[in-house]
Amino acid sequence: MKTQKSENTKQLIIEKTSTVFNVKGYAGTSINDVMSATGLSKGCIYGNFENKDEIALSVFDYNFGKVTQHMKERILATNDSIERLLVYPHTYKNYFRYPYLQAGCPILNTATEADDTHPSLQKRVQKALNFWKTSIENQIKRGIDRNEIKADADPIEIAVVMISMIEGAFMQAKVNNHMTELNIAMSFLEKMIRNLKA
Amino acid sequence: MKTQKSENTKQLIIEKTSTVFNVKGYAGTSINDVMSATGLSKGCIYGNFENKDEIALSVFDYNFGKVTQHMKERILATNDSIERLLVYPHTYKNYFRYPYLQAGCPILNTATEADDTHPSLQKRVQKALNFWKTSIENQIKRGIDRNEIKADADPIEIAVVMISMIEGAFMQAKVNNHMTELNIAMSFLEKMIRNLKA
DNA sequence: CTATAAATAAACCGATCGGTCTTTTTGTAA
DNA sequence: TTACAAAAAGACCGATCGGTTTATTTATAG
Repeated sequence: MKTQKSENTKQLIIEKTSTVFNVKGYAGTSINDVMSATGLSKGCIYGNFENKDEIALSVFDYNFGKVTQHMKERILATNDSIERLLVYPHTYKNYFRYPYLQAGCPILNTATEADDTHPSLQKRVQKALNFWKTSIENQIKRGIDRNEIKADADPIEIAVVMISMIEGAFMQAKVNNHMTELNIAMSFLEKMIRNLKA
Repeated sequence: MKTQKSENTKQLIIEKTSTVFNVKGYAGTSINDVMSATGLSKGCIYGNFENKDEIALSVFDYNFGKVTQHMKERILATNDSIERLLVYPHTYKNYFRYPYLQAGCPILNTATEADDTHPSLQKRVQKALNFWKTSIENQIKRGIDRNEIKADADPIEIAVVMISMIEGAFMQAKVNNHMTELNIAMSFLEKMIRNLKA
């Protein structure tokens, strides 16, 4: 007679530890950290998750989902393709407003830690990155079809450049504890995007 | 009667562990890892370094120094300002050729790990990043003075965009284990740089 | 209210963590 | 060759690691 309680607890563990994992990283977050973040005992945590890996994986999905959801909402609120693309620099320019971005971009944080050491986490990041890239590409293709974006725009190139600029600039913002470089890079990206107008 | 031997050992520890720290990260590298990478005993390691922190700091300096030295050599081998700027995308396009970049860019790797958890390491990364940014700015200013670069080029903006693109694209290359995105981003950067020509 | 199983708590485990201390080896000046 | 100090080795330390096991609490079906 499985109750719903376990599922609630699982979700609580994910939500309460989502920040910790993003701040301390996978290797840097201990089960003790999970215990104190949730207020739960070790027995309870291992009753709801197989091991630390499973928590980390779930937390990554949760953090990435939060960002994705936010972008989706903002993008759907606009109609013009150029405006849609501008959602990305706008959001990252104000990243400190969004709690799930304050500790850093989950993709960037997880990518640099997992790339050589944690295969399952690495696969998640690959998928997330690919999802992001594809959705930018599709937005550009859609813009071309609707004659809102120049026909000769290269969707793949633009997607790659956007993601690179965002992640690279975000890294600088985090490590310097100021927004100067992020703002410069995002303003540049905005100019670039506006230049795509048909 | 302090001999030179200790200084040699210190250097040996730094060199032999430089890759390990870059791959596993600061938190992920243990003293045991240092022991097996060097073949030295724990007593020897702690005889040459105060603690793990001091090793990590030295290793970061070493890794960053390697990259800097490489860039310096390449840059001095060219004369035209545009060619000088192109050294960066050229190098990162072929990063797999350089052992000290194979495990990832030391700045990127260290930045994402240290930003919230390791203040002394964070300061090193800040300094390194600032050094890099300033030297790009200076190259651009020099190019403007020599009429090789458009007078209206914005040194700060270009430096920030270059660094962002490189680091963001590098992250993707590492996590995907392929060069596709890095090549696209670096080709775009090359176009951008050539566009600066006076 | 009672029986039962799920959910949580907490004691416990071996392994490993960073770091210290003592012993042994090595290099060198006299 | 001897004396001595520097360097390296390795046993050892308490704390913490991820994870298991057992005991207790809680919720629910009958």
